[in-house]
Amino acid sequence: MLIATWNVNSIKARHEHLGAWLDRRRPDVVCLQELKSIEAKLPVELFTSRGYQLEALGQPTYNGVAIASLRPITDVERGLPEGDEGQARVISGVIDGVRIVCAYCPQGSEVESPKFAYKLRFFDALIPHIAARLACGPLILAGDINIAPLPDDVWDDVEMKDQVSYHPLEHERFRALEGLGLIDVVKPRLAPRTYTFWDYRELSFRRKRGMRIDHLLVTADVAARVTGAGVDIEERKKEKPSDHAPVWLTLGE
DNA sequence: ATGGTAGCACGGCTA
Repeated sequence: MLIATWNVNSIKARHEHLGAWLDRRRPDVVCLQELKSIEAKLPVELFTSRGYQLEALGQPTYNGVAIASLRPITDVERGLPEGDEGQARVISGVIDGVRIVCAYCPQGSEVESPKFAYKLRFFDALIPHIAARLACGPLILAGDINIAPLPDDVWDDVEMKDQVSYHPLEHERFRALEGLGLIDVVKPRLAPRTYTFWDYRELSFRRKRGMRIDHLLVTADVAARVTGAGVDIEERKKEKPSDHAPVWLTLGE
């Protein structure tokens, strides 16, 4: 069973790449972020024609999240009412007995900005939201978490010190998620300095200036079933790519 | 060069 997460940076702009990737990888589940679309304008046939059930939470212009699955999705929950402040950033559903939470966490702009305070508030709501659902069974938190947890998850940890996405207050929130029992099963399966995001600016991809901010965090019962994980970096090499690459794991039964 | 690129939507915001 292949489960992936991908910040597509506009589902309409990525229609062609996403379709080709679905055909090539045939994920059982993919969590998508930054749809940048209202639900009425989503390209639903992109998924249904391939046999996927699509559950989405849209918003005009910004944000937007979705889960597409070959297997039935039940118990869908939309939004993070305690902390998303009206932005479409969280959707979750149960697939094969596992609650999969798809999240697009705020980017945070700059540390001094109001958006950084919002980012921290969002995590302070997300953490108890996840904790409450952990009591109900196995769980996967998948998405653009917008935090690089470890020194080699950024291209230069000295330059990034105290910067957004690599700030101690964000690391504190990431550790809190791990403290709930969520395990980063992807990191130990990657070559050092494998990233998931490269800014469009400053030739970041060519210069290997990326960050690992897209994550799949899983409970111990799920971690015991993980047989592989990786990042589809080739997606970032295409013409008009998303600035993020898909991250995936495979599960045995 | 307080820049650079991309997407939405058509000016400015977000990332």
